[in-house]
Amino acid sequence: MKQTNAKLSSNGIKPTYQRMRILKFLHQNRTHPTADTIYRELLKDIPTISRTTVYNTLKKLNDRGMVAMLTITGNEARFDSETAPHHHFLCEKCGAIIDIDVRCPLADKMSVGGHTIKEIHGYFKGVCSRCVASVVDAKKGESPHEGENTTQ
Amino acid sequence: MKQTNAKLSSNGIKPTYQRMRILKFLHQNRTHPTADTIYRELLKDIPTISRTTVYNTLKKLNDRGMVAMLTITGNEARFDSETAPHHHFLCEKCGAIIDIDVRCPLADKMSVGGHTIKEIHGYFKGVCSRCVASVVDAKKGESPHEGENTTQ
DNA sequence: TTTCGTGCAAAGCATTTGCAAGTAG
DNA sequence: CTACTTGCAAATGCTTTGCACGAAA
Repeated sequence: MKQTNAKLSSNGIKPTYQRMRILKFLHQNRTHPTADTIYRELLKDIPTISRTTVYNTLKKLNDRGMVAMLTITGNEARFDSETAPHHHFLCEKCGAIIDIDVRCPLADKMSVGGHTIKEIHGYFKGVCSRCVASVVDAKKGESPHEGENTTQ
Repeated sequence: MKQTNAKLSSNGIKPTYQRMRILKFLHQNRTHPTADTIYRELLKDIPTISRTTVYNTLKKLNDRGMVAMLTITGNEARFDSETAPHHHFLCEKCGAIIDIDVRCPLADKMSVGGHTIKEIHGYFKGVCSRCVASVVDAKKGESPHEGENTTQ
């Protein structure tokens, strides 16, 4: 918990217990969880935590650039504590968001068409390797690679 | 209206008046409007049109691949009738979404990390040329390049 | 005391759904 | 007749806000 504490402090955020747990959860769960998933998971350990605190904290972390907010699914925000620039892969079958380490050459541009670039965002959409492998199972009416982490 | 009619028919969508007007609106307004913007604009001409019909139509057009749904702002879907692959630029000042014709070399990949790619999405975020030019005005407390089309 | 964080409840907003009435073939 | 479309109203789901209580400095 030391590292988490230090990260918060050095970014001007008072390291409360809830905040440390939220940031720690993101560091440990690289599945790009939603605010609600974080809330429900932490609720198991911290019975008094509220959605408000989770949303407040994520907003604050996002404002300081400590987490990225992904809006690629359209109906919910997903959070990513990896701050180094990278891209994502969204599986249209199971909903999983996977980090992709390929780097787009365009990412080095400072401007395009006269517009000043500050960030570049990109993601691929398709079928992840696990879903491709479980096509046979899926045809049997089973849910995609059950028991494994996906959208969570 | 002939072209719009034909486009709908050839995609297996019954060309009702509302649907033609919605698709036509998207062809004529390349500002990536929201569903609600489309609704409010068409309401001026078609006093009986409903949001439901706009949403239904956009969903149907999206299903057939006739329009793209952009979720880059996070709190609302924006629609684009340009079906050729291209990227976008989101201005963090005025909210405008601008088509970008640069093509990422990664767009040719069929797979990445074992995952099958079906679509590639990318956008730049920063300050558009008009907002950069109107920084002085903005400091005077004025809204970004007023009178021009932006988020609409 | 003053400021900040927490969490409950309510509100807000984009979108979806249920359903009754209308339209086309 | 039969299938599809429209649009109102209500519901849904994610997120934000108002507010009172509590903790920290």
